[in-house]
Amino acid sequence: MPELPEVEVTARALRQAISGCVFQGFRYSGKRLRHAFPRAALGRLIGTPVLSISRRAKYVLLEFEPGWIAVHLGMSGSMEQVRCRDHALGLHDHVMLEFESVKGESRLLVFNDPRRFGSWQWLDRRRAEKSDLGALLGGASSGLEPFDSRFNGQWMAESARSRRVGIKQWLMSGSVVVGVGNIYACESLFEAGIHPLRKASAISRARYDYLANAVRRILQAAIDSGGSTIQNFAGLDGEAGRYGQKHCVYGREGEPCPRCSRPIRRVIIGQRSTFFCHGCQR
DNA sequence: AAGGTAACCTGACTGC
DNA sequence: TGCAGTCAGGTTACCT
Repeated sequence: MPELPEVEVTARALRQAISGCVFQGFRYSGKRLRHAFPRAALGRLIGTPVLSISRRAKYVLLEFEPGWIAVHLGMSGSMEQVRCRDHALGLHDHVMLEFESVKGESRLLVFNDPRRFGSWQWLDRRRAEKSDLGALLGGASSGLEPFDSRFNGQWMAESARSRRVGIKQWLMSGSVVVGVGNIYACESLFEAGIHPLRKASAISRARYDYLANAVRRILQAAIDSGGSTIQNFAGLDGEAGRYGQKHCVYGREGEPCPRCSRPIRRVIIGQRSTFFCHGCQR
């Protein structure tokens, strides 16, 4: 479910819900997520306020004085706000956080993740500020944020020198731009008219200008409509995203290309389904 | 160093 | 009805 737009939508909703609230405690299902759950670090945060909520790549960062909780939604994670403190944790509910607002109201968040590819990590401020915050997030470090003004055709063209890998895999690798997953890689390449298997180094500066803009435009449109809704993405309020209706190629194998009407093809690239138009994308 | 592959998990869906 | 097979938004350890 979650690519950058879904993570951004989640971060904004969390900002609405718990900005300035004081952390009161948590419950954890005990089931293994991608990384060991940082119980001890969260325990030390009880009684302290959330300073900010932000997003870096596909991580939501909850900032406290001693550092950040970095939440990754993986393939199937989502956050939901619930009303009742005694809310029974469902089969795939793994974390519940409790906050208190300035007015003394209780705010409860539940992290649900059936496939458990998601993760909760603790980033200590002292260690994080020595290096780059991004470096602690592993692969999310080297690429630029898509809405960073430095992310443009020039950056892409320069980074692509001597890259023999296909453009789609390169886009998704996080080494040039972060947050572009399978759906938005397919959609951006369709928009830019570039074949997903074209070598990154064999794309002109002019086409990279176009691609960088396409990536930004598509991600922004998805954020504006509340996130993609591939199977079950929902905001904190359970409201489903609507972007799925606008996919031009993703999930549309055999359907006519919206531009030239030739059937959309599906191939596997790097173990991921890739949708494209053989007529429009070169 | 770059590039490819398998692995981590569960649920939904398809076809026999 | 049931069971096997396939596929799904992401990352990362480990090969070559």
